[in-house]
Amino acid sequence: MQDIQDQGSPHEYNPQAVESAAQQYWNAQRAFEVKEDPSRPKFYCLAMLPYPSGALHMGHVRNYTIADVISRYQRMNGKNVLQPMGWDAFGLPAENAAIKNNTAPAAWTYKNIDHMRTQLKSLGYAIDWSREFATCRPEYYRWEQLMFTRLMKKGLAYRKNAVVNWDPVDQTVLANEQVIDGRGWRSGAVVEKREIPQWFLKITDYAQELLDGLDTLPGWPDAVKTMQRNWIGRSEGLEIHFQVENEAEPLTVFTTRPDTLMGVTFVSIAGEHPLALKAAERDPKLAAFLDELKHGGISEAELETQEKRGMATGFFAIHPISGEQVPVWVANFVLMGYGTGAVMAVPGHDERDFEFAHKYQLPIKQVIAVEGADAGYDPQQWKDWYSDKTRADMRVVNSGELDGKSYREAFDFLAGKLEAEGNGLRRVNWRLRDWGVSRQRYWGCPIPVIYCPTCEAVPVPEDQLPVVLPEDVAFSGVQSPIKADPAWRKTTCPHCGGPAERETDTFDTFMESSWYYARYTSPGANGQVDERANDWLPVDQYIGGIEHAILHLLYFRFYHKLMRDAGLVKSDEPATNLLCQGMVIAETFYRENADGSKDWINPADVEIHRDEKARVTGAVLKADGQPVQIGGTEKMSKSKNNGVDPQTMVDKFGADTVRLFSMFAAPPEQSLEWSEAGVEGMARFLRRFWREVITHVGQPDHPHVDPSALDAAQKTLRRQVHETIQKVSDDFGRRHAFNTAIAALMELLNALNKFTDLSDQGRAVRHEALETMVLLLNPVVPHVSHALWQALGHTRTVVDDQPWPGVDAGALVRDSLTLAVQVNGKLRGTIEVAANASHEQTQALALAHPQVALFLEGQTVRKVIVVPGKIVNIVAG
RNA sequence: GCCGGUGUGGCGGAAUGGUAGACGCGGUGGACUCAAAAUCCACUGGCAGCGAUGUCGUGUAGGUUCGAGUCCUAUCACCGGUACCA
Repeated sequence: MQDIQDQGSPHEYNPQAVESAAQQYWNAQRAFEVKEDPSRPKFYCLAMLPYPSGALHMGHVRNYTIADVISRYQRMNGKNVLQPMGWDAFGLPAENAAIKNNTAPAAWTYKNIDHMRTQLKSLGYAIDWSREFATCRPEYYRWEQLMFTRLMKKGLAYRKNAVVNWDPVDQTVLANEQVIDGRGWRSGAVVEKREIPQWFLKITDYAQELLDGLDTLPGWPDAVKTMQRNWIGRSEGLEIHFQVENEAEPLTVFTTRPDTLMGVTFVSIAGEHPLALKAAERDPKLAAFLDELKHGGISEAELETQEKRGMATGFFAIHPISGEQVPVWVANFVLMGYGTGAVMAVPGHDERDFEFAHKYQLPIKQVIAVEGADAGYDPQQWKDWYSDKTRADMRVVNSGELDGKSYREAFDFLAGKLEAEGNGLRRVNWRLRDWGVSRQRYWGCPIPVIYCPTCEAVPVPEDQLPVVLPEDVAFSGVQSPIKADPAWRKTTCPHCGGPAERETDTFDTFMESSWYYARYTSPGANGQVDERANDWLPVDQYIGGIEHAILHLLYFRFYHKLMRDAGLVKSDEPATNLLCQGMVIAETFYRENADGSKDWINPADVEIHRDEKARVTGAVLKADGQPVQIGGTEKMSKSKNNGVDPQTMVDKFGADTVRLFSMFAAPPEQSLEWSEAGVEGMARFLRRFWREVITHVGQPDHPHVDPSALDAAQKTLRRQVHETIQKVSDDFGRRHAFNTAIAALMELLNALNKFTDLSDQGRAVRHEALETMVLLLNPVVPHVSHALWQALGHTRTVVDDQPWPGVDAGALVRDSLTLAVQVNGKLRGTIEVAANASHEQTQALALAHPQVALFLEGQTVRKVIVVPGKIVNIVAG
């Protein structure tokens, strides 16, 4: 026993020994440090950088394992692969942890990074660690400060008032996450909306390009592109001016459905609309109502689900066509930030307007109908007709000269008429709003602006950058240390030299994560990036959670275009392929206390009981043997105590087993349910594989495979080997269906296990099969492959230069095929046909099948459909 | 509310319009063992049948097709996002 152990190929698989040996070898070789190489195609594989929250969680393991499998696969296919890693180190959780633990956010963050780096390294990822950085370091953020000051000069960064959640008790701005049911999470006070000046980036200037660019990204999931399209929300419509009685200023609305203009029975405006404020001055009840609208948070989900409420302003708008007076109402569902903050209400055809009109007894008019239909008073029917404006038989009715027109005709007619009269304008409106980048927090990148009483907002001059955030601070959470520190705040105006103050807000952390991918390409560059960026960009494969489908991935695309327009990069889009992974979930368990609260119990501490049919009958706590309740399967979280610690799993089973399970248990885009029994299954597979190789290398030497000398069983096994190469290559390279690739490799091991042929050619075929398996498994379980490749007699290692195996087309040839035979679409049997059989021969064989003949008895065969290689369907009756 | 996604055995999942349930877990029976662990073998969607086999079956209700888990329409449930969580 001992002698074999010393050669590095023990009879039994020992993950700890195998993994530390492989990792030591890779480190010593600096195997994953890369540089630009014009002689080989590059492949930039990037997983979204982690937030250093404290410890690695399973979501990270999944994310980085997917990236590593793709990286190692591409590397074996001859690509020069860059796979970097860094830390998205600014953010709110560091502030919360600092308050709780009485530390500085910086110290907490750095400690977490050190811990998580060690954890990541134990998983054996093929990462170029020499490029690592943390975004909270001035060497990093100074470049985004520089970019921002240049954007200010270009007019792409500007300051305006915007609404935030204000906690009136804690006297602080709250993130949406910190508002629970309209109340501050700590104080419990009802949150208020408050306007403060903030910095914005003009992403709307790029709206059209961001929209059009989606069509140049075939490698992005359709779901993400659709969500981004809808988020950007381009709509063509008309701005229509309504004169207001006794007012000089007209009220302007934006509508995409001018064809329904004659159905307008009132106009709704936002509570912040100037006309609403003016009305409130003379109407205390309205003022009180507007005040009430200020309660609650600013999140769209909260605003859009609240009860529809409104109040008349006392103003009347004059309908631009009919000249009739329609009342102006304040409505809580109209957003000041979208369009003009005013909408024409058409309750006959719009769900929300209908609900509102019904509640406040405002008139409802039908102006859309389908030709030939007369619904009488049926708003439900009216709304259905309205919903599809391209419907061919839809016509405008009850609208004077618009009557009989289609949507398009009515739109063009009114646009022409209103434009001529000066009462309207064709306009493209965007749902997308400019990116607010100011945060009233300490732990972020300082916004490089100086406020001077005479020169106003001045960008910090380039030679004075970076504006460094002090890290060694006392942090109570009540006030930002940089706001509280007059010495930090006070400075002189770069223009006039007079006394001035620094901006104390910091950037949204999406700012750092919008360009980190570019910085990885240019370590040490004296600029945001250098010319190396164009050698590596765009990213060939980007991988991250679907929760980033809109915000991060849109800012990421936007920032790339900003860098392009600053001459820093040449491409239009930052990433050509995108893979969005699902969440990692786990079963939850709890015990209910007398007061109805729940104590959540970690799955690791629970034992499941089953009946003889394997159905779950209950669960008990291992410690006391007493029952616990089974909750749902949910995203791993601290609050439900259903998190499984990756480190514990790696220590217990080894990194390869954890990696293998993460890739096998579900396709990457779907949620993955953690199961320790499933992990044990993966360990079992690796042990069986290990034994199969070790047993084989104990056999005498074998000749080369001679395809012409193989018997039927040898041919069958060899065919399976090459079919597996084909499938795994496609699954890894194109489909990213890692789970089915692994299943195919398990099938191959099962076949190998049954293949007991010890003849010369038998051993030769087995050797080819085992070498193939080691290489095909390498991207997923690189440590095991590293060890077994050597065990199979190689002096060089897989990571050195070993290419991905190729398919021998000759090995794939089949003499005969199995076809399913259906009668009227129902399976009645299978037939074995020669691979070159004609339609007629196949049909004759199918009809001759006894079971098929039985079902055809007394019936006439009407049609026979033969799908070559697949199926025969006999239509009879 | 709005936008996007998902729904298949006891469980995770497979099936790229063509034999539903590959592969894995769990379970049942057996071998090995003093015993256990590990390992190996057989079986394992429901119902009927000794069996061959039949029949039902992919959230629900319809539709298209020779053929639908897959495409279409409607509907329900759950998940993600909703601009200050990252």
